[in-house]
Amino acid sequence: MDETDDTLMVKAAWLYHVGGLNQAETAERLGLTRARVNRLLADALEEGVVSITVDRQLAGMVPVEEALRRRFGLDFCQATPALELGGSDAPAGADKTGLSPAQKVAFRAVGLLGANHLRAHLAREEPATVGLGWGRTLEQMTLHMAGVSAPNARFISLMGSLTANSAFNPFELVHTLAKRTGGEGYFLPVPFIADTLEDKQVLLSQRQVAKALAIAGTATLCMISVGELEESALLRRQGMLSAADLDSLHAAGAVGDTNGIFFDAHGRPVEHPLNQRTIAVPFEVLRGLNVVLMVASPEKTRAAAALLASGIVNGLIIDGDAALSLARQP
Amino acid sequence: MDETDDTLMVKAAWLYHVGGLNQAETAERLGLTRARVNRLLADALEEGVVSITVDRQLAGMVPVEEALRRRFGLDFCQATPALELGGSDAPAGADKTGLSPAQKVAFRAVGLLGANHLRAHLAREEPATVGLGWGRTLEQMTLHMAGVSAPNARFISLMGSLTANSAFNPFELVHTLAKRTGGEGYFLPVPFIADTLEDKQVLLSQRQVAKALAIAGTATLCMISVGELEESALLRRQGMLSAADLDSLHAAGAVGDTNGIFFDAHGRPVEHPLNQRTIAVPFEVLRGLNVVLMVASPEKTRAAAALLASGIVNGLIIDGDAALSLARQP
DNA sequence: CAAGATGAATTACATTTGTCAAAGGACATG
DNA sequence: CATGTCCTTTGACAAATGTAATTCATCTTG
Repeated sequence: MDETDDTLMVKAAWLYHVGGLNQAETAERLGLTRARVNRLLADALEEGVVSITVDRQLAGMVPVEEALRRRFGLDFCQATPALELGGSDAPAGADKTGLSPAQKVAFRAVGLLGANHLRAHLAREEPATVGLGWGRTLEQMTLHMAGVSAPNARFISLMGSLTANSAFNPFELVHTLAKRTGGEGYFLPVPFIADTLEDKQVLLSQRQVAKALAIAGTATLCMISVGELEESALLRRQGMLSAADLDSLHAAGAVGDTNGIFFDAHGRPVEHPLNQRTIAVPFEVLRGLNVVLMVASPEKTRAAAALLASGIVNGLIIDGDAALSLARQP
Repeated sequence: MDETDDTLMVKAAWLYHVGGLNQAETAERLGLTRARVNRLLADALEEGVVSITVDRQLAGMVPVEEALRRRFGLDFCQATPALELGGSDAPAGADKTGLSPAQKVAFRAVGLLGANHLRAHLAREEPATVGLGWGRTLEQMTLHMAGVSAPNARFISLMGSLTANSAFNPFELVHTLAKRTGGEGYFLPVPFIADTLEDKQVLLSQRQVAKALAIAGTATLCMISVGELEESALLRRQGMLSAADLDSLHAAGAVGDTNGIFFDAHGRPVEHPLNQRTIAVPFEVLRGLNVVLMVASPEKTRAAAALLASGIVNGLIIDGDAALSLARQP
């Protein structure tokens, strides 16, 4: 029956999108209810049977992309179209997720480009092993990965787990991707920050953990994001960091984090107790891997610039406004 | 200003399709009227800035395509999803164009696949020289070629002109394609059927005609369609054939035509005065070229089968129902 | 066999979208 | 400077779409 369902979906999508019929006509043609056709069409879009592509070439971002690519020695740089919101007249209202409408669009857009990149990688590299960070950008990426089959792919978290069980924690992320693509998911079954250095040693010595870290070291692609280190940072919001932690990290020169590793303005991990207790794939390992950074909001420009300066990043997928802001920096 | 306009279009399309905003929100965000956004979005789709793709893999036509491909020794065969209309309950009403709604969809769908094929060819082959037949299917193809740039491509008609100046005559077709892609258009500036054999010789000896025919002989791709030989045939409707012509062609064993050349059930040109006076690139030349046949309606199964049997066709793009009907034939 | 659960059809409604006519500039042309 | 053309805005409306509530039929399960 799954076969029939898919076929029906394609037929409806075909009549509607290609044939130019409306939903009522499509329904009549297929002997279905209009409501059902409506649902079929929504599902078709959802599952990737129907896909909508916007030509990025015409968005005028190519020069900016090229500038960033050269400046940071990247293999590639993709920017979403800039919307030049000026920042003043845009509705700044933040809802319960703490995101303004503008930010929401940015997350979706960068997530989509990231998904396209990942999809292409999965198609090219067989079998692929993909290391993953965490965050809202990465989560958005998973939402656009429907309908992609990669049974031999392996997805592995590059860091330990958060306690808060939100939809974008490392566990959920890896799990979702594995499920959607039919691949295998691995994650580090340990907290993201150990309580003490001794605890960290114990946790790292676990067979499962060692195995996962070994796999992460062979990743054919790593997709990570970056966090800025402010009160509004997700880590702070999720309660992973206290206000005191934040202050002491600032004092140590930290400007941002990736995978829970805090780094300074030059992208070097800072000397700090938290950093030493963090359980994640270290920078030295990432440096040898194919790392793609996703940046979805202009607020993260400083942290992104710092991470890019570290030299561990090979590819950049970035929101258009953030790209402009980054390109304007000295 | 063209630059700005395109950019605006991309921004609107991006916010709407990727960002998930509705037209009102998009308009507000860009400081435009909703009506303008509506137009921008329509234009974006029209011009190919935004494109909608339906995954044909899931339509269940692969086995049929493969069967046809093998049977007729083709390089490739693409079928649109079959809609299995049974033929009874489908609204058979024909409007002023003489097309049922079902046929309209078929034309659009095959036109789209043809356009995709042509687009891919233009991108791959540089410079491309494309020979073209005529008809509603080919016309539909041109409608889907917006936003494709191929300044070095040459489009050439494989046959003389029809007198009736409809949108799908050879002249219009070549002209439209050349204009849309920025390429060059050539056509045979002579009637499609000469009045006498002597006239034909005179017409063929014209320098322009000889030049055009020479170019046609070097085509990197030919896209043609097929006509069945009935009262309802387009040639008959356009007044190019009289009822008497039709009868005598039938008597000579003709079952269909392509580019105005009438052929029998084995795809061999028939011995007939009309065939001798037709001005078109002959089968012997087509046989050496890369010929793709587009078939957009189940009514044309017999003629299509005959033409495919001739061996001059290398690739087939066909309506799903026609494909099924063709595959069922002995 | 009865009861519940599932999924689709039907209906109704709110929102979104497409389109048109009228009115208001901007701009080129005479 | 007047005039006409072209494009945009505005407001309004009709059509299409998304969605929820309800009913109905079918299938599962006890």
